[in-house]
Parts: sequence; C-alpha cells; structure tokens
Amino acid sequence: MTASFSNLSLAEPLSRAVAEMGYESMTPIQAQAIPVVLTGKDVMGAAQTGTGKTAAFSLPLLQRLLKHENASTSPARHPVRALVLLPTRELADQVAQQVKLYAKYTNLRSAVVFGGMDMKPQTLELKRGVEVLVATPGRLLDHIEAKNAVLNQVEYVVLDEADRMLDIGFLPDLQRILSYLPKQRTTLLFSATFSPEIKRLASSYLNDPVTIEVARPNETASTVEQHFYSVNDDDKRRALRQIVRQRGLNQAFVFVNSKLGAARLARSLEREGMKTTALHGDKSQDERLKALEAFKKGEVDLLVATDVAARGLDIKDVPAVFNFDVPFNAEDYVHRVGRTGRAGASGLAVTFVSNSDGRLVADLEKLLKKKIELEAIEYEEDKPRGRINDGRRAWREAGELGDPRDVLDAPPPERERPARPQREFRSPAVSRDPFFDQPYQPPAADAAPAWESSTRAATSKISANIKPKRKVAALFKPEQA
DNA sequence: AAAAAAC
Repeated sequence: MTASFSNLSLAEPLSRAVAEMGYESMTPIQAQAIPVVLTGKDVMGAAQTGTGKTAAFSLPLLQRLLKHENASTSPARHPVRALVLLPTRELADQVAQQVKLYAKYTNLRSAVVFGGMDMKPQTLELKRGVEVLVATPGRLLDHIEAKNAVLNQVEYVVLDEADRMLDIGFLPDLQRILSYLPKQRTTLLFSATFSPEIKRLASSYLNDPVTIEVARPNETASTVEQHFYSVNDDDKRRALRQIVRQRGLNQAFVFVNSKLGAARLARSLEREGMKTTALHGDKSQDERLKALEAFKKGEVDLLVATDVAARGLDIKDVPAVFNFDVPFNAEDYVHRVGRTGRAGASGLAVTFVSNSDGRLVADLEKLLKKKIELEAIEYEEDKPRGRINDGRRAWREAGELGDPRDVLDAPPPERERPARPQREFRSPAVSRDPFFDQPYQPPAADAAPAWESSTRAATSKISANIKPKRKVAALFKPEQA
C-alpha cells in the first residue's frame, strides 16, 4: 500500500502545486520523512539518490512555514526562516527551482545564492526579503558579511548531501554559517552516504534526531547494472567507445578525477567524433550551466565531468555512467552511479579499473560490502599506436594486466631512470626585484621608462620560472623504454 | 593521487 500525497492534508496551495506536478504516491523517503519533518524534529535521513529527497524536506518545511507564524517581531516582513545548504552551485540551482515550484501558490518567497554569478541581483532579492534561502556556503558567507543576509531568525536548516557538507573541505565555512543561526532551531541532514565518522560528527549538530534509513546507506540502486573492467590507462578511450557502441547508448555521464583530465578527455572524444562536453570547476559558471543544459537537452551525448556533477543532479533518463577513473572516495562511487537508474529506471554503471587502482577498489569493496569481480574487455578495434614515453607505461604493457589488488602491497618494480642532474645552487649576489632591493640608480637620460624595464624584468622572471621546468622534463625522457 | 566552495 503506497501512501499518497492526498493523505497528508498539506495546505491547499501546496497540494495544488503537488497535484499540478503530477505527484500522487509518495516515494519511501517521502512517506517516512514528511510526517517527521512536520513534527518539527531534527532528522538524519539516509536515502538513495533519485528518490525524491528534495520534496521530502521542502514540502513539510513549507507547510510549517505556512502554519506557524514567525514568532518574532522583526521589522523585516520576510526574514529568512529556512536555510538550505548544498555543496555545488548546480545543485543549489536545481533545489531552488524545485522549491520555487512547490511554493508557487503560497506567499512564501525563496531565493538562491551561489558563487560565480553577479552579487547584485542576489543582493536585491535578499533585501526584498525571502523566507526560504537556498545557498552554497562561500557565497552565503559573502552575503552574511555584507549584511545582505540576516540569519538570526532561521528556524530550519537543511544540509543536503550532508556528509559532503561536513567533510573537512566544507566544515569551517559551515561552522561559521551555523554560528550566525539561532541555537533554537530544527536541523535536517540528508545524504545517500554516511560514513561512520561523519555520522558521529553529524549527530553533534542534531538535537534528539529521528533517524530515517529508507535503504541501507551507501548502497547503489538495485536497478543499475554494474560492471568493473580491467583496462589499461591507454585503452580506456577505445573501451569507452566500444561499450557505447555495443550497448547502443545514446547518452552517458563520464566521470574523471581531475579538472584537467576532464578537459582533455572531452577534447579527445570530441576529436574522435563524439558529441561531448566537459563540466568541471575550472569553467566559468556560465559555461558550467550551458554544458549541463546542453546535456539535458540531448545536444551532447557524453558529459565528461569531475565530481562536481557526482551528487544529486537530477537528469532524466541518463542510461549510463562511466567511471573513467575510479573515484578517490568510495562514497563518490555511490553518488556517481546514482546519476543513472533514477526514479526506478534501469541504468548501467561501468568502471574502468587500471593497474594502480588496487587500493581504491579495495576501499570500494569495503563500503559496498561486496566482492568486486573484475572483467576483461575484448577489443574490437586495434590498439591505437602510441609513443612509449614513460617507463611505467612500458612496464604496464609488458606485464599481463592482472587484478590490481594482487599488487596492493608489492611496490612497483624498480625502474632505471637517469640520475637527476644536480643543479647548482647559486645564491643571488643581488636580489632580483628591481624595485625594492636594489640600490637606486638614476636612469640614463636615454633609458626606457621605468615601467617598461620592470615589465621586462617581470617577463623574464616568468620565463625563467617556466623554462627550467621544460628542460627538466626533457632530461627525464628516457632514451628508450 | 583531487574536487568543491568566494572574490
């Protein structure tokens, strides 16, 4: 028996919006979380991604904002009463759009603030007053410090992707934000993954919380078919092409571990004739939103992304996810794979495991609590001819590609490398900064103006910094493999 | 071995 939204007795404006969106029965996380959030208690919620988490917290939150008058006598008619924090800009954007839809027929106002966009329009919206504020941490702090956002009347805080928000990279910002909020408030934490440490840390932010676990945490959807292939780093691209062709995939996410890697891979796939775009944090926000939009519209087939896109992004009907690189954090595997097989659809997740990934695969087995079977690929294409320019690559190619976990404790074989040429250390006789450290010399009457020579000095300084690097790289290139 | 979040 599935619970339905109509049994919830949501306020009329909310049920009207829900009906208009075509929602009828609730997903398990919604059925469990909504009644609890309606009581105003703290919640720690673990639910698989793609199961309607956003509605699970925003609908009851809006309901409470409607039902309970703001107790304070603030002059601001629309103080921020609910704050929703997310770890990426795209996610903040997406959640804010959903909240807007749910709140469409209410008088409640909402806004979203995140970095990479002009501060001014955001400031205007904040000054006008919003009850629900969706934000990424950095930009929110900017607005707090500029006194654009006043958070001393916040009644509800939601940390979506809570384990990421509590990890070391975000924690300082998060703590500063929380320090601006009233102690007396409701805190809601949601994520698909919770490591034991994060769980402990999280509970220190919660007051007598209700724990909701709809599925076992750290679990991928059962509708996703998962494969792990042993692939040489040099064969990954043709493996990708082959699987896309064999499976007749019309679209896929391709995850890599670095921004540079994403840019490079996207470029080479594009050159090989696949409609590809990249999404990573070195792109401008405009480019990021455009890349995502193009993928959503089906204008590109492959979205090569860093983990900026690993979490929460809700794109319908993505048939497959490739882990071109095994993710550094096992948790991120669960999130990446969660981009496919959403809302009960089927999906395919393919992970390329290269020889140096033994540790990561072992971590993954621990998190997923299951043995990972590595499969081999039979290539249909010939191997592209490539230069051997690296001793380690030669070693990889010489040996058979076995299970990388077998060499977990074995160091890679010693390889001969030319002795590093000792570079003389010369202590500078004079400091190289022309302005500050040199005794002043009156310029000759016909000398170039000072700014020109300092520009030259700066330029030569820069090239001095670049050139040796190139030389060193050339020196290390082995004569032959 | 990295990414994300502020200019």
